[in-house]
Amino acid sequence: MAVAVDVVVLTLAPDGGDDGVPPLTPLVLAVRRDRDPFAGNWALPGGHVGLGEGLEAAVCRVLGEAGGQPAPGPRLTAPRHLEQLATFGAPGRDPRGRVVSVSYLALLPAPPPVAAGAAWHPALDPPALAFDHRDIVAAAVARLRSKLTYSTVAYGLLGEEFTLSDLQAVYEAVQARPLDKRNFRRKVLALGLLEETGEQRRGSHRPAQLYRFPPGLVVFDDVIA
Amino acid sequence: MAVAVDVVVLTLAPDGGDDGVPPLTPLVLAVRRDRDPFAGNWALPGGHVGLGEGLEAAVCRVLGEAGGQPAPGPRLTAPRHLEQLATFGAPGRDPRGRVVSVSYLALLPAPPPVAAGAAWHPALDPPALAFDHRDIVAAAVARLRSKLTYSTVAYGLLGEEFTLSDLQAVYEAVQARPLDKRNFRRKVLALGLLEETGEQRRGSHRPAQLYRFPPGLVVFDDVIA
DNA sequence: CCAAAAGTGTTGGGTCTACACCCATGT
DNA sequence: ACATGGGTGTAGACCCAACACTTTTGG
Repeated sequence: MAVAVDVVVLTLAPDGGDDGVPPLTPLVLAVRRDRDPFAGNWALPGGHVGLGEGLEAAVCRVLGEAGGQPAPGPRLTAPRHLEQLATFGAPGRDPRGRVVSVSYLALLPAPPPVAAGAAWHPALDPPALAFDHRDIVAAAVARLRSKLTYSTVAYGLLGEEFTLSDLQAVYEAVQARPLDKRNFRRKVLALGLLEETGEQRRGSHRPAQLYRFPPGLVVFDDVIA
Repeated sequence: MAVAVDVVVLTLAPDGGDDGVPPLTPLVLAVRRDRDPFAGNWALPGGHVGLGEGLEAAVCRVLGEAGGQPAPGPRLTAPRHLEQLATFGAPGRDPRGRVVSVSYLALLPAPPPVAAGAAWHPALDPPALAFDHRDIVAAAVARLRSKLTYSTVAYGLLGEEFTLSDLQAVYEAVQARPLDKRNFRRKVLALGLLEETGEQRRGSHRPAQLYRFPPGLVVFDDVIA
């Protein structure tokens, strides 16, 4: 029986959106299948797990295969957050034979370049996907949404340093609803999880205080093994 | 590569505790291993998944193997709640070779009789368990605790009909802390998820109104497939 | 009449939401 | 000067925790 991993890589469209998508749209990475079944269709990056290979090691390998030319910015192979989602193992989910797929959620602060045949798609309204991958994406988005409210996963969608407006934008993008600025700030600062860097970000407006999650801060993780 | 399922079956010790454990202690089912590795040790009920067998089907089969003589009351093979927990797949977690194990949480309203070699143990302070099964039990208890607060999983630990005191006792047992009766009642009734049966339970005290979860009510389920 | 569990309200403190204006900078 | 995003306080509604006594039944 084959064991595979499938990875839902989520990120947010950058401000300087060269693509057709508006800034801060949640994006999911998909690769074009070059083999049957579903040849020509989009699918989540994934692959079989090697005999001596750990599940997360397989995820990293798969991410490496989907990555593009090295570039400044976030690397696909080093997601800022990685967690196990669920395992899909219905007989018949892969027409070739029995494959049990362990799915993972990976978060990046911005979409890095990807390999030929891979592309970013709107995660909330993805194109048709092979196998049961549409369900897996839906599970990933649901998980991200719910974890935003009780954990620090947002960390995975931000760079090391960020302004409170950046953080709020992440929440608004994932939850797809506007939030009140004053209430948002009061609440997140009251949690006491953020640390001022002392630096400011400047632009053609009043400078903004930069914050970071203190080093060593761990997202509430479900069990991964 | 082998795929297995391991099941954390949780229930609560009955009032007429013939065992040494106090009533309403959370219990977990374990079976004694008769083969190496870990021969003689306690382990979670589990087993390999057949080639054409669905994951949940494998869980049911495993539960059947751990069940005892048919008796009135809950049947191990028909848990009131079943959900996927997480997948444990570190190379080396089974000394015999690579086994990826999909773990499940099953809930029962009371401990049914179990097969020879199987027994109920305190779930919050379990005995030594084979493989990484102690971690799996810990994950199950954590999941149950957190889901109690935002879902109707408690359903899985109750019979069809129950009093508000029964329900409160389940919460107190799982969370291991006392709750205020008036606040508890107000809150659960305000949710509007309970339905009066119209019947009452009688004892040597004032009769208590019986409630049920309306048929068709579904626990908020994570993805299972 | 006694024991046992069922049932029932109020109050104070904290938390959430809704809401509008001034500030610091770059151009 | 003006445009842009950064930053700030308050008032009402709501929610939560703490708290003790009366009721109904069986024995």
